[in-house]
Amino acid sequence: MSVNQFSESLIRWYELHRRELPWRETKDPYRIWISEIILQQTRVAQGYAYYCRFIERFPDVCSLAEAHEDEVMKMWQGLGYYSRARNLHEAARSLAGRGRLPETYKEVRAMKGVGDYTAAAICSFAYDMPCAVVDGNVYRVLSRWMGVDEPIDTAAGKKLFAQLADQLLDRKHPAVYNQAIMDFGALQCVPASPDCQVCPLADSCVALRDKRVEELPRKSHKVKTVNRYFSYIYVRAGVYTFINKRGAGDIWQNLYEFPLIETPEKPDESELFALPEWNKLLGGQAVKRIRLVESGVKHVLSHRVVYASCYEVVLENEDAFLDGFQRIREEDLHKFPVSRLISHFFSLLLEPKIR
DNA sequence: AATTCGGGGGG
DNA sequence: CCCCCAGAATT
Repeated sequence: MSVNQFSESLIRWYELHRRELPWRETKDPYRIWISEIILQQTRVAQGYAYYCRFIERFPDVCSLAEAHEDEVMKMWQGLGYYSRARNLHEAARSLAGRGRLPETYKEVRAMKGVGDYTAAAICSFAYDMPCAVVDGNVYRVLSRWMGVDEPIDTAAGKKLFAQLADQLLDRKHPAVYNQAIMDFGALQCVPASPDCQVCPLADSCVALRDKRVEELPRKSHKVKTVNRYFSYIYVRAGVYTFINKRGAGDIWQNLYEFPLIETPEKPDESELFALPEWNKLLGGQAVKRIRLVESGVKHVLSHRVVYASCYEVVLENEDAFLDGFQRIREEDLHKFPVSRLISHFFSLLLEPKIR
């Protein structure tokens, strides 16, 4: 099968099976940029509502640039990979003078948070430039159709697949071709048990011929996870509670959380209350009562498993402050961007009262 | 070149 | 339980 036939088959398939998605109804580079950042390592079904809310609140570069970072993070809450939101905001601020996205590949690629994939997506979708996208779908489609054994997660593999993708790109219809190969990967050439009986490329697919569809694409690394043990302390003083913004160099950067004691192993209650961190946190203040909210919550991230507990501690002094923490009204907690884990504790602590 | 960044969905 | 998803930045 020729390069031309490959593209024609994909585009014909795409015309029949394509998904109608809001970011496909526009050539606005800003909207395409936002959609591509949201969709990094994220399924369409998961990102769809976030995209709609984000565009409604931040319809252009300037509205995003003018926003406070906390609000941008709040819009991203629950979506994960929060550096995407921070980088998006930083890039918008760097573009604010111009008020719109750059129009050359080099400048688009230089935007914070925009790598090879996203630059190719923006430039092909918004500007019809002949840039081939290489995402997880493309790796899968090309490795199978061509029977490529090279692992996709090495420097050599990435270079090879970038070359193959570039050779196969339909230079007359780069935008439609790129959409087509990605939708084809997402809907037809799926990771597990694809229905090759109905595949338009079945006759020319090397992996299908060699019965190696399930083996491809190949990867070389395996990820190992590390356990962490978090004990969150929901401290209440009258109508107030206390939170902190997480810093750089760890998970959940710039998201907020309750006072946290992290231990190398899972602590039981008596061990936790005997820790010097416990006394340091409460600063020796009189405690009216302590209640276990929940323990043993397992929260899985890409390289960590967090085992978390949450305690409610009510102080005698209703005007107390806690050293190193922001004191806020409990009713304002929902305004701060937080991880899913903290959001889960919110639902246990706050909803019965608010409603 | 290897690690680290979330969270959800499907087999 | 496993793997994967419209990847990028950092070390």
